[in-house]
Amino acid sequence: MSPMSPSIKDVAVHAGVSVGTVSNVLNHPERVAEPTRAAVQSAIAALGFVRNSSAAQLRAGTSRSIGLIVLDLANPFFHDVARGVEQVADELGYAVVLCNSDDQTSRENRYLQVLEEQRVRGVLITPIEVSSDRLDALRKRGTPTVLVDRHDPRVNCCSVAVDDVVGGELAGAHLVTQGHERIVYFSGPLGLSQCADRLTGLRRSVAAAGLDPDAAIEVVEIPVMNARSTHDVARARFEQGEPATAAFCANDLMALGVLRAALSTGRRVPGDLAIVGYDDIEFAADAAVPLTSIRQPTQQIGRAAAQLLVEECDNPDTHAHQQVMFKPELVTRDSTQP
Amino acid sequence: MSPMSPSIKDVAVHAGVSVGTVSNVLNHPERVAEPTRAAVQSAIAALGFVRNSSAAQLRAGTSRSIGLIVLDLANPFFHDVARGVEQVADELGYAVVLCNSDDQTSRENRYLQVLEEQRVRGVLITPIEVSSDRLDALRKRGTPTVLVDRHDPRVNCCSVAVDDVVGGELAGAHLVTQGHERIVYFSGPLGLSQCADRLTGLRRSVAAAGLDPDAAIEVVEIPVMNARSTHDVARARFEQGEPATAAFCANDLMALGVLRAALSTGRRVPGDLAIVGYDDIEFAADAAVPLTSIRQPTQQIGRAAAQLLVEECDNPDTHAHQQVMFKPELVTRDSTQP
DNA sequence: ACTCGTGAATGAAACGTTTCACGATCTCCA
DNA sequence: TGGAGATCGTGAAACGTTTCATTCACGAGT
Repeated sequence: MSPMSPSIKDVAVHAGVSVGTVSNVLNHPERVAEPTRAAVQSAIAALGFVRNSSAAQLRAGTSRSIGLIVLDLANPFFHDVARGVEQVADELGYAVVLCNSDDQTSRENRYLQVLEEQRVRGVLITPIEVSSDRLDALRKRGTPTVLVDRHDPRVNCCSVAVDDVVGGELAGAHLVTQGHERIVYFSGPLGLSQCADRLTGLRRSVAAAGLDPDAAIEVVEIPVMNARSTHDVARARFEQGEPATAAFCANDLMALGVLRAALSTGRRVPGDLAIVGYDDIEFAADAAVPLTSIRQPTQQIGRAAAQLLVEECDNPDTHAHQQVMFKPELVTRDSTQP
Repeated sequence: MSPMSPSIKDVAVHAGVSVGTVSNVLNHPERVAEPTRAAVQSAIAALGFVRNSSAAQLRAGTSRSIGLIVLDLANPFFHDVARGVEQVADELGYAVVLCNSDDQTSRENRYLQVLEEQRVRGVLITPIEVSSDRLDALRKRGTPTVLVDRHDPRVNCCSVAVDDVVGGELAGAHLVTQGHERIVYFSGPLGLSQCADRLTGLRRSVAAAGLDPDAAIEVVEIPVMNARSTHDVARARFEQGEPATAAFCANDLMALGVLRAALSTGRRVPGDLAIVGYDDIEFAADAAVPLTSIRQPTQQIGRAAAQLLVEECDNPDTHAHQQVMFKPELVTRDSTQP
């Protein structure tokens, strides 16, 4: 049924040349004379030859592909990051292997294993835990690694992130300015520096306004940062009566969950509850109440990360690790209109 | 810097066994005696050995991975399909290579090329054009192919889709029941059988209600099926004055675009314009006006497609192509409340 | 004591490329 | 006429596995 696909050798016989020549046509066309090249090309077409990349890579010893492991492809934020990565990789002649860890360590580990076995040149990752033995091991084996939307406290690799303290401050200052004195922060796991940093920023701006952060801010930690989980937690709170007049959410999916919970428990937004999200995904503008959000330069994060990685792959010796940090930006919409 | 990673041979030397034994430890542990196995394992750990999958695959001649090419990862619909595919592939021991063609033929072709070079066992694809030379060539070379969310009129491969005529009918019947007599259909390219079929269903239900489809339905064809393009087209129409009282959209992203355009030109939804979307993505329920939509069993589509593909991969000789067709379902929300 | 069987490990061949040192052939000019 | 370059092509080695026929060791059965 599937007749073993033709090899370079079959092409060589068919074209009446040696295998080396066929290989040259494939990889260094300028080294072979026009008529020969044409003969080989037509043999390739006639036989329907397709290069076996396993063999090529085995012999060459190195591939031109990089791995990208994101936390949650369902979140448009990561989708945009991936797009940025692909753009740059494309320009620089690298292929991207896209992996979705879905916030599960087992999946993350499996993908890391696969990428190592494939001998990718480097890995871009938004890891579940910043410092993992597996990542260290990977780096030790000489595979360049760049953290995406994360930061390594022990600066031993490149990273690209956004200043989350500033993000938290922007959100907090905005809410405080509107007179809110009780703010609930729907956070992801506080073990994530992102979530912790946003809280730091939030507290800072609250304090700057002369309020006591401990009294003004309540933190609700939600393990899975998606709409459904957040909706469920928020709804339970709202049914008991919510003391806060404003909610700050660690991402827009969570904000959508909070919004749905608020509306379905009869609250008006922003009248009864103002909401600020994070990421400014495309859907934020189309939500039931268009969401105020903290915008991150999403595609740029991906682009910068890919550039750093490729730089390190191409100059492993002279490379010095860098920590790129972008600034977030406040986008106001109805969900916080006074 | 990157010290050539250790091979199976290094492990063999370190453990004092032959390479064949190391390979057996890796692939058929039951064939090797306990003490030897332990020795090899510790050598592997000591050296940080990672199998080179290129070499393995080259020798073995076949991989256990399948390719999945989707049209638009930014659309949650495809994301859910991918999730279904991954679930099944996982269960059956296959790895999935996820590719996003982004509706560009050049990208689709590039990915097909890569997948062929990697000698994947099979390909799941939502192609840009159902009948393409490339796909035919792929199949001719013996690579099983399954169409996802598409249908092959010349039944020469498996496919999984949803009955789009019924979907169109559901939408049309719902709108007609509510008294609408002028419906604008924001369609994707009518070359897509999906878009054409939905129109067929829409016309059928309108006709069934005693109206003249040609008079009642206006078709607006939009080349790129996303929110932004649709918004722009819809807005231009609305600013001229929209004769229709109801809009049916070929997917929810488009519906969100129409919704935004309607609201921003001062229309009330559903008062001035009722809207029906398609796919029932998660965001549809959270939209400015929660969207009535046609739900498709998204994950199931992915699951079914993966099952068909694996079945064909495992039994290429006895396999008979199948066309699986699911039924869609109407979900009513505020955007069409009378 | 001899063979037989069994379980365990070996070692070489093969997979399809790329690479590279080496020929072969031609061109040009002293 | 001869030799130096160019220009093209060749063929074998090597990449790191898996596979499989073979060897080895050892105890059981006669």
